[in-house]
Amino acid sequence: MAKEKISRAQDYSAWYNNLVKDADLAEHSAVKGCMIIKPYGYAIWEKMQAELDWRFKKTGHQNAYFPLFVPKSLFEAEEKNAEGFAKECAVVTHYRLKTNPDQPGKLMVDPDAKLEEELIVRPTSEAIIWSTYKNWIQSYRDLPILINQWANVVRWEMRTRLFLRTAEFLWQEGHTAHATKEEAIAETKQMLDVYSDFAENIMAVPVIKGVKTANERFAGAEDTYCIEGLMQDGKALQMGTSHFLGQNFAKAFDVKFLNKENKLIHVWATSWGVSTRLMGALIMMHSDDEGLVLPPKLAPFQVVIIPIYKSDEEKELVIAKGNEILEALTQANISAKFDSRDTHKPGYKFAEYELKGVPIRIALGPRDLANNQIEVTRRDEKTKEIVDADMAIAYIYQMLEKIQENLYQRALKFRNEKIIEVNSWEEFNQALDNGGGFISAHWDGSPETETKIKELSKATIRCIPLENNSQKGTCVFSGNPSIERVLFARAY
RNA sequence: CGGGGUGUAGCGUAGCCCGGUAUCGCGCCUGCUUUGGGAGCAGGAGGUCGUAGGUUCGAAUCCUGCCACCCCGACCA
Repeated sequence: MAKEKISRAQDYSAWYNNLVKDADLAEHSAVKGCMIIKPYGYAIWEKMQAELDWRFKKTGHQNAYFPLFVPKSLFEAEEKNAEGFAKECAVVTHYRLKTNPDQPGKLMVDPDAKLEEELIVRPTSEAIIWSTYKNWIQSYRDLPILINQWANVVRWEMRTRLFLRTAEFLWQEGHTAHATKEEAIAETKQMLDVYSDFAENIMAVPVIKGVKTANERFAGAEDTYCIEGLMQDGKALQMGTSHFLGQNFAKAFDVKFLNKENKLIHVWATSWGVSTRLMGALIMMHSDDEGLVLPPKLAPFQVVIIPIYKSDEEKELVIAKGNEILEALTQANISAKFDSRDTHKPGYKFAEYELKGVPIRIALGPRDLANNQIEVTRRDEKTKEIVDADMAIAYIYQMLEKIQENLYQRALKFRNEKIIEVNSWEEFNQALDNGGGFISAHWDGSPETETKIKELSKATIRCIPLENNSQKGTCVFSGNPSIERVLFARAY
């Protein structure tokens, strides 16, 4: 019997939550606000990590690891940054438990084990890293420092959503130190390009590169660059950020170096990061009512082979052929899984792998053996084709490339159709209520207007696009002069 | 922290108003039949009804306290 399904149109949130659970990606944990990433979901994350990591290495970065705990005095050194995160920090105050004299068998926090200085569980690592860089940098010869860290961070959010906002999440954070402002800005932009390349060519998710307004900027940054994606429900998702930190952290942590002219000056900094939130983007961007749809470049396995048989003789033949195809695919560098479990029926497996988003399914039964053919079904378009068994490997190789490209083109078309130019406040609200999307509108540049628009419409300025033809106009809300259009949207 | 709601088997639920020892579906186990789109039938295992107290011959049900979770706000650089 088919499982009851909730469609995207019915209830997007319920659809998303069920999908994450049913496709075996993740679930809520007993620890409030935290998430358990299950093996299948983690396999996708590992693929993302691998693709990102070699891009970081290629651009000259190295990986390192810094502590989970940040002493409060270090944390508060950069004031804006500390203020920005203060309301969502987990704090360690004690280092020991003891048995509770009033409740035998229970433990209590030992009041005698109070820390002299509280430890903040990192919501981001600028503080701990810059306090370290201080000791590493004396001369221009020590620069640049180009380091990335794969880690978990904790932000005590009030409301959580699987992958998109959880109390603890996995991410990478790059922290670099440079001798000049120009070099730091170039680094910031370079990493933004790395992110957009990854999003578009690996995740098949089109993104808009832009700069955040002062209101939306990272606390402690001079400029925050971002990539913004648009999900199927018309809401925007910030998928990565790259910050030009100026000399703010260098000054806060007193990181100076002697330049070639023998002058002692502060270094210039950047930081940049993407998180498991990208998993949320991947899920929302491509999936349909049948389940997840994975781009071949991120699928834990790209092809699944499902045997079909009745008698034992048939079983033997089909399994032998299945193993043969599996071997040939592996030889061709295509990752495949042969599901020969006899505890589940073919129909069950079909549904299961559709739910899990496996790009290509091969069904193999007596009929196929007799005709020397296989049945190939692609997940993105759900089309079935009968292919000559001898040509199958080359055919599948090409089909994987087509699927990757098709997913991107499909998403791009959807996104482009949802960029709506508006020229009045009425149009602005109409567009928001009529399916959302990116709303391209003139804005007078003032934080006050931005805040009022947010209050009235719940839409925020996602970014000022980098590729922007500076076209003059009047602000859609205040009527004041504007120098360029910016992108508004309701966002996750 | 304000406003509303819910706690019953691994998951989803009925029962509560009107008190009599817990219903159904999914999942799980066993057997037979099945296997080209989430199998059918038969049998079975599994529950301190969130928690502490009160009323009562008797409480999932009524009353009180506490706890947890969810939704709407606030919050989400």
